[in-house]
Amino acid sequence: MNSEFIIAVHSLVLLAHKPDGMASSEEIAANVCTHPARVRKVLGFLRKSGYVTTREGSGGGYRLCIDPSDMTLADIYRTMAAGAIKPNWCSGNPDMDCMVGSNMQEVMNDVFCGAERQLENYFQGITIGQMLSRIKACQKT
Amino acid sequence: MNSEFIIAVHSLVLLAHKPDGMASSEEIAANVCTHPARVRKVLGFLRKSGYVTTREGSGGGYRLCIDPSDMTLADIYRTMAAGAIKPNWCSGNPDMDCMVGSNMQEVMNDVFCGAERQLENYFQGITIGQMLSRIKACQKT
DNA sequence: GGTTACTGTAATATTAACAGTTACAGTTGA
DNA sequence: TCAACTGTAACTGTTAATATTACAGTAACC
Repeated sequence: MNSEFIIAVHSLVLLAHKPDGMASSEEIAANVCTHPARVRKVLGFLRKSGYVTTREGSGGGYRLCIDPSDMTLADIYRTMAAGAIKPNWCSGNPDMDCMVGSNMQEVMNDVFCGAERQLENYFQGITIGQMLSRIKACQKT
Repeated sequence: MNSEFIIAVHSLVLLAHKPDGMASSEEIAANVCTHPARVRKVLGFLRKSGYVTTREGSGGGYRLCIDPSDMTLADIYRTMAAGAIKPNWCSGNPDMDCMVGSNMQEVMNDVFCGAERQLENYFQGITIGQMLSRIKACQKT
Protein backbone atom coordinates (compact mmCIF):
# COMPACT_ATOMS: atom_id res chain seq x y z
CA MET A 1 0.00 0.00 0.00
CA ASN A 2 1.02 3.49 -0.88
CA SER A 3 2.19 5.57 2.06
CA GLU A 4 0.57 8.62 0.49
CA PHE A 5 -2.74 6.99 1.32
CA ILE A 6 -1.74 7.04 4.98
CA ILE A 7 -0.61 10.64 4.84
CA ALA A 8 -3.91 11.60 3.22
CA VAL A 9 -6.02 9.79 5.81
CA HIS A 10 -3.98 11.11 8.71
CA SER A 11 -4.15 14.67 7.41
CA LEU A 12 -7.91 14.56 6.93
CA VAL A 13 -8.48 13.08 10.37
CA LEU A 14 -6.33 15.81 11.85
CA LEU A 15 -8.27 18.51 10.00
CA ALA A 16 -11.53 16.94 11.15
CA HIS A 17 -10.29 17.03 14.71
CA LYS A 18 -9.20 20.65 14.76
CA PRO A 19 -11.88 23.02 16.05
CA ASP A 20 -11.46 25.44 13.14
CA GLY A 21 -10.83 22.63 10.65
CA MET A 22 -7.64 24.23 9.41
CA ALA A 23 -3.91 23.61 9.46
CA SER A 24 -0.76 24.52 7.55
CA SER A 25 1.44 21.98 5.79
CA GLU A 26 4.07 22.49 8.46
CA GLU A 27 1.68 21.69 11.29
CA ILE A 28 0.30 18.64 9.50
CA ALA A 29 3.80 17.41 8.65
CA ALA A 30 4.87 17.59 12.28
CA ASN A 31 1.85 15.52 13.28
CA VAL A 32 2.24 12.95 10.52
CA CYS A 33 6.04 12.84 10.95
CA THR A 34 7.11 13.71 7.45
CA HIS A 35 8.09 16.75 5.42
CA PRO A 36 5.89 19.74 4.65
CA ALA A 37 6.64 19.42 0.93
CA ARG A 38 5.30 15.90 0.95
CA VAL A 39 2.16 16.97 2.75
CA ARG A 40 1.63 19.73 0.21
CA LYS A 41 1.93 17.24 -2.61
CA VAL A 42 -0.59 14.84 -1.08
CA LEU A 43 -3.05 17.55 -0.12
CA GLY A 44 -2.73 18.95 -3.60
CA PHE A 45 -4.34 15.73 -4.85
CA LEU A 46 -7.05 15.98 -2.23
CA ARG A 47 -7.74 19.53 -3.35
CA LYS A 48 -8.09 18.41 -6.97
CA SER A 49 -10.55 15.77 -5.79
CA GLY A 50 -12.56 18.39 -3.94
CA TYR A 51 -11.98 17.14 -0.39
CA VAL A 52 -10.05 20.15 0.92
CA THR A 53 -9.72 23.78 0.01
CA THR A 54 -6.44 25.61 0.24
CA ARG A 55 -5.50 29.19 0.83
CA GLU A 56 -2.12 30.40 -0.27
CA GLY A 57 -0.24 33.26 1.27
CA SER A 58 0.16 34.39 4.83
CA GLY A 59 -2.23 32.74 7.26
CA GLY A 60 -3.11 30.17 4.61
CA GLY A 61 -3.32 26.41 4.85
CA TYR A 62 -5.72 23.55 4.28
CA ARG A 63 -9.34 23.18 5.27
CA LEU A 64 -11.61 20.17 5.11
CA CYS A 65 -14.60 21.00 2.93
CA ILE A 66 -16.59 17.77 3.27
CA ASP A 67 -18.43 16.33 6.24
CA PRO A 68 -16.08 13.76 7.85
CA SER A 69 -18.92 11.26 8.09
CA ASP A 70 -19.55 11.55 4.35
CA MET A 71 -16.02 10.77 3.27
CA THR A 72 -14.79 7.21 3.22
CA LEU A 73 -11.36 5.63 2.94
CA ALA A 74 -12.49 4.29 -0.44
CA ASP A 75 -12.65 7.84 -1.77
CA ILE A 76 -9.12 8.43 -0.60
CA TYR A 77 -7.93 5.09 -1.89
CA ARG A 78 -9.22 5.86 -5.37
CA THR A 79 -7.55 9.25 -5.34
CA MET A 80 -4.21 8.31 -3.83
CA ALA A 81 -3.53 4.64 -4.29
CA ALA A 82 -5.75 3.04 -6.92
CA GLY A 83 -4.20 -0.20 -8.12
CA ALA A 84 -1.80 -0.34 -5.19
CA ILE A 85 -2.27 -4.03 -4.41
CA LYS A 86 -1.52 -5.17 -7.93
CA PRO A 87 2.22 -5.95 -8.15
CA ASN A 88 4.19 -4.13 -10.81
CA TRP A 89 5.98 -7.35 -11.59
CA CYS A 90 4.18 -9.93 -13.68
CA SER A 91 4.92 -13.48 -14.68
CA GLY A 92 4.55 -15.21 -18.01
CA ASN A 93 4.42 -13.70 -21.47
CA PRO A 94 1.48 -13.53 -23.91
CA ASP A 95 3.76 -14.40 -26.86
CA MET A 96 4.80 -17.67 -25.29
CA ASP A 97 3.84 -21.05 -26.70
CA CYS A 98 2.65 -22.63 -23.44
CA MET A 99 -1.01 -22.16 -22.59
CA VAL A 100 -0.24 -21.48 -18.93
CA GLY A 101 2.61 -19.03 -19.52
CA SER A 102 0.81 -17.10 -22.23
CA ASN A 103 -2.46 -16.56 -20.38
CA MET A 104 -1.28 -16.14 -16.82
CA GLN A 105 -0.95 -12.37 -17.01
CA GLU A 106 -4.56 -11.92 -18.02
CA VAL A 107 -5.92 -14.32 -15.41
CA MET A 108 -3.73 -12.88 -12.67
CA ASN A 109 -4.83 -9.42 -13.62
CA ASP A 110 -8.47 -10.43 -13.20
CA VAL A 111 -7.69 -11.88 -9.80
CA PHE A 112 -6.13 -8.66 -8.60
CA CYS A 113 -8.93 -6.52 -10.03
CA GLY A 114 -11.30 -8.60 -7.95
CA ALA A 115 -9.09 -8.12 -4.91
CA GLU A 116 -9.09 -4.41 -5.51
CA ARG A 117 -12.89 -4.31 -5.61
CA GLN A 118 -12.98 -6.29 -2.40
CA LEU A 119 -10.63 -3.86 -0.73
CA GLU A 120 -12.50 -0.81 -1.96
CA ASN A 121 -15.68 -2.30 -0.65
CA TYR A 122 -14.08 -2.68 2.78
CA PHE A 123 -12.75 0.88 2.73
CA GLN A 124 -16.18 2.11 1.70
CA GLY A 125 -17.38 1.15 5.17
CA ILE A 126 -14.89 3.32 7.05
CA THR A 127 -15.32 7.10 7.21
CA ILE A 128 -12.95 9.80 8.39
CA GLY A 129 -15.43 10.49 11.18
CA GLN A 130 -15.20 6.88 12.33
CA MET A 131 -11.41 7.04 12.26
CA LEU A 132 -11.58 10.02 14.58
CA SER A 133 -13.97 8.16 16.90
CA ARG A 134 -11.63 5.20 17.02
CA ILE A 135 -8.76 7.47 17.93
CA LYS A 136 -10.78 9.00 20.75
CA ALA A 137 -11.57 5.51 21.97
CA CYS A 138 -7.84 4.68 22.03
CA GLN A 139 -7.15 7.80 24.03
CA LYS A 140 -9.57 6.85 26.79
CA THR A 141 -8.08 3.45 27.47
CA MET B 1 1.72 -7.33 -3.28
CA ASN B 2 4.71 -9.56 -3.13
CA SER B 3 5.87 -10.91 -6.50
CA GLU B 4 6.81 -14.18 -4.83
CA PHE B 5 3.10 -14.76 -4.40
CA ILE B 6 2.72 -14.58 -8.18
CA ILE B 7 5.64 -16.89 -8.78
CA ALA B 8 4.18 -19.40 -6.34
CA VAL B 9 0.71 -19.33 -7.89
CA HIS B 10 2.08 -19.54 -11.42
CA SER B 11 4.36 -22.44 -10.53
CA LEU B 12 1.57 -24.40 -8.88
CA VAL B 13 -0.80 -23.84 -11.80
CA LEU B 14 1.89 -25.01 -14.16
CA LEU B 15 2.51 -28.14 -12.10
CA ALA B 16 -1.23 -28.79 -11.98
CA HIS B 17 -1.38 -28.48 -15.75
CA LYS B 18 1.47 -30.85 -16.54
CA PRO B 19 0.30 -34.43 -17.17
CA ASP B 20 2.92 -35.91 -14.84
CA GLY B 21 2.61 -32.99 -12.39
CA MET B 22 6.34 -32.44 -12.40
CA ALA B 23 8.83 -29.81 -13.54
CA SER B 24 12.38 -28.63 -12.84
CA SER B 25 13.22 -25.15 -11.59
CA GLU B 26 14.66 -24.34 -14.99
CA GLU B 27 11.49 -25.27 -16.82
CA ILE B 28 9.31 -23.37 -14.35
CA ALA B 29 11.58 -20.32 -14.50
CA ALA B 30 11.33 -20.20 -18.30
CA ASN B 31 7.55 -20.29 -18.05
CA VAL B 32 7.31 -17.70 -15.30
CA CYS B 33 10.02 -15.52 -16.85
CA THR B 34 12.45 -15.31 -13.97
CA HIS B 35 15.54 -17.08 -12.70
CA PRO B 36 15.75 -20.71 -11.65
CA ALA B 37 17.35 -19.69 -8.35
CA ARG B 38 14.35 -17.55 -7.55
CA VAL B 39 11.97 -20.36 -8.38
CA ARG B 40 13.90 -22.71 -6.13
CA LYS B 41 13.66 -20.23 -3.28
CA VAL B 42 9.90 -19.80 -3.66
CA LEU B 43 9.21 -23.49 -4.11
CA GLY B 44 11.36 -24.15 -1.08
CA PHE B 45 8.74 -22.31 0.96
CA LEU B 46 5.95 -24.25 -0.70
CA ARG B 47 7.75 -27.47 0.18
CA LYS B 48 8.02 -26.42 3.83
CA SER B 49 4.28 -25.71 3.79
CA GLY B 50 3.62 -29.17 2.38
CA TYR B 51 2.23 -28.14 -0.99
CA VAL B 52 4.95 -29.66 -3.17
CA THR B 53 7.52 -32.40 -2.83
CA THR B 54 10.99 -32.09 -4.28
CA ARG B 55 13.46 -34.61 -5.58
CA GLU B 56 17.08 -33.64 -5.79
CA GLY B 57 19.58 -35.10 -8.19
CA SER B 58 19.34 -36.04 -11.83
CA GLY B 59 15.78 -36.24 -13.13
CA GLY B 60 14.59 -34.40 -10.03
CA GLY B 61 12.33 -31.40 -9.72
CA TYR B 62 9.08 -30.34 -8.10
CA ARG B 63 5.78 -32.14 -7.84
CA LEU B 64 2.42 -30.92 -6.63
CA CYS B 65 1.31 -33.08 -3.73
CA ILE B 66 -2.12 -31.58 -3.06
CA ASP B 67 -5.28 -31.71 -5.13
CA PRO B 68 -5.42 -28.41 -7.09
CA SER B 69 -9.05 -27.97 -6.14
CA ASP B 70 -8.17 -28.20 -2.46
CA MET B 71 -5.58 -25.49 -2.47
CA THR B 72 -6.61 -21.86 -2.41
CA LEU B 73 -4.78 -18.64 -3.07
CA ALA B 74 -5.30 -17.83 0.61
CA ASP B 75 -3.01 -20.73 1.54
CA ILE B 76 -0.36 -19.34 -0.75
CA TYR B 77 -0.89 -15.80 0.46
CA ARG B 78 -0.35 -16.83 4.07
CA THR B 79 2.82 -18.68 3.15
CA MET B 80 4.38 -16.19 0.79
CA ALA B 81 2.99 -12.73 1.39
CA ALA B 82 1.24 -12.41 4.74
CA GLY B 83 1.00 -8.75 5.73
CA ALA B 84 1.83 -7.57 2.23
CA ILE B 85 -0.82 -4.87 2.01
CA LYS B 86 0.21 -3.15 5.22
CA PRO B 87 2.71 -0.39 4.34
CA ASN B 88 6.07 -0.48 6.06
CA TRP B 89 5.88 3.27 6.48
CA CYS B 90 3.72 4.63 9.27
CA SER B 91 2.62 8.07 10.32
CA GLY B 92 2.41 9.65 13.74
CA ASN B 93 4.24 8.72 16.91
CA PRO B 94 2.85 7.19 20.12
CA ASP B 95 5.03 9.50 22.23
CA MET B 96 3.52 12.61 20.72
CA ASP B 97 1.31 15.00 22.68
CA CYS B 98 -1.51 15.27 20.14
CA MET B 99 -4.32 12.74 20.45
CA VAL B 100 -4.48 12.22 16.70
CA GLY B 101 -0.74 11.87 16.11
CA SER B 102 -0.18 9.58 19.06
CA ASN B 103 -2.99 7.11 18.31
CA MET B 104 -2.96 7.04 14.53
CA GLN B 105 -0.52 4.13 14.27
CA GLU B 106 -2.72 1.85 16.31
CA VAL B 107 -5.93 2.76 14.53
CA MET B 108 -4.31 2.52 11.09
CA ASN B 109 -2.90 -0.86 12.02
CA ASP B 110 -6.38 -2.11 12.88
CA VAL B 111 -7.67 -0.84 9.57
CA PHE B 112 -5.05 -2.75 7.64
CA CYS B 113 -5.54 -5.91 9.68
CA GLY B 114 -9.18 -5.77 8.66
CA ALA B 115 -8.20 -5.23 5.04
CA GLU B 116 -5.91 -8.24 5.24
CA ARG B 117 -8.73 -10.43 6.53
CA GLN B 118 -10.93 -9.19 3.74
CA LEU B 119 -8.31 -10.02 1.16
CA GLU B 120 -7.66 -13.48 2.61
CA ASN B 121 -11.35 -14.15 2.53
CA TYR B 122 -11.43 -13.29 -1.16
CA PHE B 123 -8.41 -15.47 -1.92
CA GLN B 124 -10.03 -18.29 0.00
CA GLY B 125 -12.59 -18.53 -2.78
CA ILE B 126 -10.07 -19.08 -5.58
CA THR B 127 -8.36 -22.44 -6.00
CA ILE B 128 -5.41 -23.44 -8.16
CA GLY B 129 -7.82 -25.67 -10.07
CA GLN B 130 -10.02 -22.68 -10.84
CA MET B 131 -7.01 -20.69 -12.00
CA LEU B 132 -6.23 -23.45 -14.47
CA SER B 133 -9.83 -23.48 -15.70
CA ARG B 134 -9.74 -19.75 -16.23
CA ILE B 135 -6.57 -20.10 -18.25
CA LYS B 136 -8.16 -22.76 -20.41
CA ALA B 137 -11.11 -20.43 -20.94
CA CYS B 138 -8.75 -17.68 -22.09
CA GLN B 139 -7.11 -20.03 -24.55
CA LYS B 140 -10.37 -20.86 -26.29
CA THR B 141 -11.34 -17.27 -27.01
C1' DG C 1 32.64 -44.84 -9.40
C1' DG C 2 32.48 -41.08 -12.19
C1' DT C 3 29.57 -38.09 -14.76
C1' DT C 4 25.51 -35.55 -15.36
C1' DA C 5 21.42 -33.20 -13.85
C1' DC C 6 19.25 -31.63 -10.47
C1' DT C 7 18.01 -28.91 -5.59
C1' DG C 8 19.35 -25.81 -1.53
C1' DT C 9 21.20 -21.77 -0.11
C1' DA C 10 23.98 -17.86 0.49
C1' DA C 11 26.35 -13.98 -1.27
C1' DT C 12 26.65 -10.35 -4.32
C1' DA C 13 25.50 -7.14 -7.96
C1' DT C 14 22.10 -4.28 -10.20
C1' DT C 15 18.05 -1.88 -10.62
C1' DA C 16 13.84 0.45 -9.31
C1' DA C 17 10.96 2.57 -5.87
C1' DC C 18 10.45 5.55 -2.11
C1' DA C 19 11.02 9.03 1.22
C1' DG C 20 13.60 13.10 2.41
C1' DT C 21 15.34 17.45 1.17
C1' DT C 22 16.20 21.73 -1.13
C1' DA C 23 14.88 25.47 -3.91
C1' DC C 24 12.25 28.88 -5.72
C1' DA C 25 8.33 31.04 -8.06
C1' DG C 26 3.64 32.47 -7.05
C1' DT C 27 0.08 34.22 -3.72
C1' DT C 28 -1.97 36.63 0.03
C1' DG C 29 -2.51 39.43 4.30
C1' DA C 30 -0.72 42.89 7.33
C1' DT D 1 7.39 45.85 1.15
C1' DC D 2 7.77 42.03 4.20
C1' DA D 3 6.53 37.70 6.10
C1' DA D 4 4.05 33.49 5.83
C1' DC D 5 2.12 30.55 3.27
C1' DT D 6 1.14 27.02 -1.10
C1' DG D 7 2.58 24.71 -5.62
C1' DT D 8 6.01 22.27 -8.00
C1' DA D 9 9.97 20.40 -9.72
C1' DA D 10 14.49 18.68 -9.18
C1' DC D 11 17.81 16.29 -6.76
C1' DT D 12 19.80 13.05 -3.15
C1' DG D 13 20.07 9.19 -0.16
C1' DT D 14 18.30 4.94 1.38
C1' DT D 15 15.91 0.89 1.20
C1' DA D 16 13.67 -2.90 -1.09
C1' DA D 17 13.27 -5.95 -5.02
C1' DT D 18 15.09 -8.58 -8.62
C1' DA D 19 18.72 -10.76 -11.17
C1' DT D 20 22.86 -13.24 -11.14
C1' DT D 21 26.61 -16.05 -9.69
C1' DA D 22 28.55 -19.67 -7.15
C1' DC D 23 29.03 -23.85 -5.02
C1' DA D 24 28.01 -27.67 -1.86
C1' DG D 25 24.86 -31.62 -1.53
C1' DT D 26 22.13 -35.41 -3.71
C1' DA D 27 20.38 -38.84 -6.76
C1' DA D 28 20.06 -41.35 -11.25
C1' DC D 29 22.40 -43.58 -14.89
C1' DC D 30 25.92 -45.60 -17.58
